[in-house]
Parts: sequence; C-alpha cells; structure tokens
Amino acid sequence: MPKVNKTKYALLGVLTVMPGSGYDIKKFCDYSISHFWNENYARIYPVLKEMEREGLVDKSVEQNEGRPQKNIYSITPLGEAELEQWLLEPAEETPARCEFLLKLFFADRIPRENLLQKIAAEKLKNEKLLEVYNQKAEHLAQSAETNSHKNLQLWLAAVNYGRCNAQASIRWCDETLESLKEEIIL
Amino acid sequence: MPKVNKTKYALLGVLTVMPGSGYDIKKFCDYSISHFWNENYARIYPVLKEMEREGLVDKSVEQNEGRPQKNIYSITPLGEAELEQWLLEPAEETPARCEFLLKLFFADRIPRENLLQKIAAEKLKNEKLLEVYNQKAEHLAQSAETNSHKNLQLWLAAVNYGRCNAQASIRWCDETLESLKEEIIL
DNA sequence: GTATCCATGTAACCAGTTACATGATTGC
DNA sequence: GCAATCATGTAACTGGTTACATGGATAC
Repeated sequence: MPKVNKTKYALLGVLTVMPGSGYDIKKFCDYSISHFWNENYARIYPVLKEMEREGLVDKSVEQNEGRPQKNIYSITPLGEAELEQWLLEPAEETPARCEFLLKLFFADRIPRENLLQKIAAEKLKNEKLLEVYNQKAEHLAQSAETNSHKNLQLWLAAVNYGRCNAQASIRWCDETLESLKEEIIL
Repeated sequence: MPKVNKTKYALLGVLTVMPGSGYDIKKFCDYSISHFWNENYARIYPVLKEMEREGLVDKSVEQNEGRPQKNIYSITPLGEAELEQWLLEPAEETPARCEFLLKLFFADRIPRENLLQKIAAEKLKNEKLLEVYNQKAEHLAQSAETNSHKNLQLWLAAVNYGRCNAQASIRWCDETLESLKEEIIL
C-alpha cells in the first residue's frame, strides 16, 4: 500500500468549505477539526504549491493596503474529483502510539504516587476536553438557527465522537484510580 | 521542546519485562501492546544498536544449531535509570490525526449510503477489538493464578482502557447511524 | 513599548514506512 | 512442494516538526 499524502486531502476538504489562504486554512484546522486532525504551516504552504502545480487548486493574489498580501486558494473541479474519490475509500488505520498507555504499562518502575498523579491529570485533561466539545456542540447548534450550513449534522457527529471518548476516558480514570488505591490499602 | 526518540523508551520498557532479540521484542509488541503502541523492524534494529553504543543495553550472541544466531539484548542499570526518568515525566500528546473522522467531516461530498457503510464498518471493527480485549483480560487474569507477574494490575488497566474506548465507539456508531437514518426519512 | 495577529515561506532534521536482501527450518 | 516462522539487517523515501527569517498593523 503506497503511502498517500493525507495533508493534501485535508487541505482540499477545508477548501470545499471556504476558499482561503494557507493562514486561513490553518485557523480553520485549529478551530474546527483540531481534536481529530492537525496541520502546520510547514506542511500547508508547500502542499498548496504542489497542488497548484497539479491543477487541484487555483491561486489568486489578494492585495491589501496595510496588510501583507494574501494568496487565496480555491479548489478546482479536478481537486473536487480527487477529494471525492479519496472520501469514498475506507479510512486507513494509522498504527496506534499512545504515550500515556505506554507509561502506564511500565509504571511498576515508578512510585505509585506518580502514576496516580498521571491518571488524575489525564482525567482533568478529558474533563476540559469535554467542556470544549460541549461548547462546540452548542455553537454548532446555534449556527443552525442563523446560517444553517449543510454540514451541521456531520460536524455534530464528529464532535459527539470526541464527547463519547472523553466521557469513556473519564470513567476509565475513575475506575482505575479506585482499583489502584485499593491495592495500596491491601 | 526537543523531539525525543520514543522508540528507545518502548524498547527499554520491553527489555525490563524480558531480555531478548529484536525479533522477540517485535513479537512482544505485536502481542501485548499493539493496541496502543507499535514498532517495526526497521526502527528496532538500528535503535538497539544505538542504545548498545550508549551503554543502555548489553548484547550477547546466542548460537543455535540449525537456526539463525540471535542477538540477545538486556537492559543495563544505565538503561533502567534512563527509562525511569522518562516514565516519571508527564506523557506528551501527539497531535491527533484520525482519518475516519476527517472523512466523516467532509462526507457531504459523498453518497450518504457510503458514509453509513463506513460507520457500520467502524462499529464492526470496534466490536472485534472489544472481543480481543476481553480475551486478553481473561488471559491476563488466568496468568495471575499460575505465574502471577507483578504487572498484572497495570496491564489489566491498559486493556480496560481499550475496552472503555471500544465500547464508547460502538455506542457512538449506533447513535450516529440512528441520527443519520432519521435525516434520510425527513 | 510590548505582545499578538496577520501573512508567507525555507532549511535542517528526525521519525517512520516500504521494499529489498538472505537463508535455513518446520509444519502442512 | 509451499507457506510460514525464525532472524537480522540496509537503502530509499516520505512525512512531519522545529527553528529561523521577515515585517507591518493593531490592541493593551
């Protein structure tokens, strides 16, 4: 299986939502999809250039007085076709690498207290995440009343995925903290 | 923040459980920690060599008639110290990249039927995973009766993490399938 | 005056994957 | 006879991160 450039499809996807600059795309990623997808400038700019060469996106330059000039990219029909073809294929799994669980697995090498702290931190992290997801869901629901974009249902589903997993993680933290504390008493 | 070589710590960790060859380590990874950590030969062999140079592991060569010779690595006190120091630090988050959710997010570009199939596949995948976790938990519990290794509690916790998340994913799939089907009816 | 935002990019580096190379043994 | 397992490694490549470079505008 050839390694494919996922960044390309992520950028094409964002450009279907709105044409924009590399900077705009980065903002969109950080705000809207960062809980399941991340991109950084050092990938965005070269990949945009490459896609322009391939005819997947068009570039137009926006001159602004006072501000730096902006390269506005928009997706071409060829780009749309390529994106859609990729969307149809089943999602590939990337090999899991969760550092938290790796440390848990070997934690008999460190004081139990340190492990408990780690789990407590993990719980807190997920509680904050859950809060963020709830706000996002609310925000999406509100946007439905005003400009109602067609993606609402799908975007809510993506947020709910985060919610479900955060809730599950919190529950796991509670259970695990309990079971590890019991062990200390014994 | 300097990028640190996580593979190094994973290998050191495995070597605290049992000394062994690169091949053995790979087997251990695939069997015991693959649901949250993965390594491949092309990283394992060079990193073992490098760690030998650094004095973190010792190598001894095992001659076997009929079979290829084996390089048996074991962790040194220096290696243990380095591992433990790393274990004490908080786990770093790697930027999320979940292709499944990315495709969901942009799925208004593809037929709804294709999306439903993807979610159904995701559900099936998690059901199978859950089955694997349950078997692993049982296997761990049984090993406690016989040779009772000290890591039992932690290893069970790691398996339970997988269980919790798989259950959460299955629930999300059910809910999402429901809500997407309702939309079709409307 | 200081920090943040807007805006685009490059260079160097490291991590990780795929494919290739080799070859004996064991199980079906 | 064929596939899988045991066993170790290298080369080439791609992906992704960090750090660097630049510089005006706006907000506090």
